[in-house]
Amino acid sequence: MSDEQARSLPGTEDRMPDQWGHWRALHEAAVRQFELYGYGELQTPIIEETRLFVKGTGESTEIVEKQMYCLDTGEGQSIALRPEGTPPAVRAYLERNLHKQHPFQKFWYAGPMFRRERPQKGRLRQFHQIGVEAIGSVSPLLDAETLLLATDIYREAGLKQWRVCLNSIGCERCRPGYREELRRRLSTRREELCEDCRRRLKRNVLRVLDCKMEDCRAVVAELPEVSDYLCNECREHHGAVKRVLTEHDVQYEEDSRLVRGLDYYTRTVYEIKHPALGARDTICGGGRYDGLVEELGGPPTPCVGFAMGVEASLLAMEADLGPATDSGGPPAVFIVSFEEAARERCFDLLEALRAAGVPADMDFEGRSAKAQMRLANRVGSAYCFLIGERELSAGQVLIRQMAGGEQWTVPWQEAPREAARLLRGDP
RNA sequence: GUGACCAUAGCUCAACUGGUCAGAGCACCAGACUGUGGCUCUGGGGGUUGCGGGUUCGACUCCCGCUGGUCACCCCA
Repeated sequence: MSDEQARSLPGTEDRMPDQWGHWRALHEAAVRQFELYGYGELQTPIIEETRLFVKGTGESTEIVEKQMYCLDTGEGQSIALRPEGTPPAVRAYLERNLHKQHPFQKFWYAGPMFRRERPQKGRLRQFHQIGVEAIGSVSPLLDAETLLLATDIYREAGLKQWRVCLNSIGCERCRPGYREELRRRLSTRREELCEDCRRRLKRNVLRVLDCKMEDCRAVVAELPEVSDYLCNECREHHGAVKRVLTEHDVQYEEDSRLVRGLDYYTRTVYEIKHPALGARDTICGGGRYDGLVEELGGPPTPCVGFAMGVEASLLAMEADLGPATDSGGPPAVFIVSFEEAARERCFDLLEALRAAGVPADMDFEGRSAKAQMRLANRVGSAYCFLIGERELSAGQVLIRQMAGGEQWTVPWQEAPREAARLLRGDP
C-alpha cells in the first residue's frame, strides 16, 4: 500500500459485505427480544457535552480520565464522543421530564461508542454496544428481567455457551462500611500489593478485588466478602434477584469478587462471559445504578440495565457457529447477454424482474457470455436468463436452471412472472 | 501507559546456516467446437521481498531507525 493512500485509523474497522452474517443475526435477535420484553428504541447523539460523562460515568474512572475523545468546539464548550450509552439515555430521560410524566421507562439502544484504548482482540476504539436501560423502578424483578433478556438474545442469536456471573456490591448505605473495612485490612498489608492496587487503596478500593496479579489475589482471598456487609434491604434485594433467576432456569455463578469499572453501579452487578474468549471474556456487562439519575440532576430514581459488546459477542458467535458469512443471498436470477447489442434489453428485463420482487443482477463489465455464466455460477444464482439476437427477434427469454442444466424458453412478457413462480417453488 | 511478536503476489505461505529463483497453492483473467457456468487441461497479468540506512564481493535472509499490524498487561463492552 502506498504511503500517500489514506488508511483506516487504529482500532477502527470496516465491515465488508461478506462479514455481516453474525452481526445481523445478533441485531435481529435483539430487536425481536426487545419487542417481546417491551423495550422501546432510543437513539441519542454520538456527541454529548463532556461533563455528562464526567458526572455520569465518573470522574475517577479510567474511561473518563484518559479514554474519552474530547474536542473543543471553538465556542468554549467541550464535547465528547460517547464512551458508553447509559449517561446519554438518562440525559434524554431527564431532558424530556419523563420522571414527572411517566417515571418508568424501558429503553434499548444500539450504536457505536468510542474509547481511546490500545486496540487488541475484541477491543476497538470505535466499538458497538447493544444495551437496555430500565429506568424508574427498584423491583428486583427487573434485575432478573434484563438478565433473562440478555440470555434470550444470545440464545436466539445461536450462541451455545456462556456463563453468568452475579454479585451485589451494596448501596451507598452499606458500601462505605465495606469499603472502610477493606481499606483497613489492606493498608496493613500494603507491601504485598502491586503498585496499581496501592493507588486503588485510596481511589477505588473495590477494584483491588478484581486485580489479576498473583500476589494481590492471595491477599484478596483472605478479605471478607461484600455479602457479609450488605444492609438488610440490599440482602433482601439480592436474594429476590437470585430467587427469580433460579425460578426461570438461569444458571448463574455467584462471584463475590465481581465489581464493575464504572462508578455508578449499586447492588446487582453481572457479567456474561464466553469460554472461547480467553482473558477478555466478558461479552455483556450490566447491573443496577440507582444513584445515576440523581447524580445527573434528577430525582432519586432506581435503574438497571446492561450493555452487550457487539464485537466481543461476534467473536463468541464465531467460536460457537463458525466464521462470519454473507448476510444476504445471491441474486436468484442472473441475466446473460450473448451480444453487446442486447445489453440494454437485458437491463430492461433486469428492472422488470426486480419490480416483480425477484433478486436479479447482470454483468456490467462487458464480459463474454462464457464469463457471464462463470460469474453467475460463482455468485450462486439459481437461474440464468439468456438473451441474444435469436431471443430478441422471437420475443423470448431462454431460461437455464443452473443446478440441473435444463433449458427452456418463455415469452418475454412472461419472464418476470415465471421467475417469481420459480422462486416460490411452484410447479 | 507497559511489554512481546510479526511485516514476501489480492489471500495463505515457501526460499538449506546471507550466494541463479523472487516461487507454490488459492483467487483473478483468457483460451480448449467463434450462443452457455461447475470438473479437467493450457496460457496469462500481478511483488523494486513495508520504508530508510548500515555490514558484505553479494541481503528476502544479519544490524540500527522509522512506519504499520497483531497479541498480552492495564482497563473495560
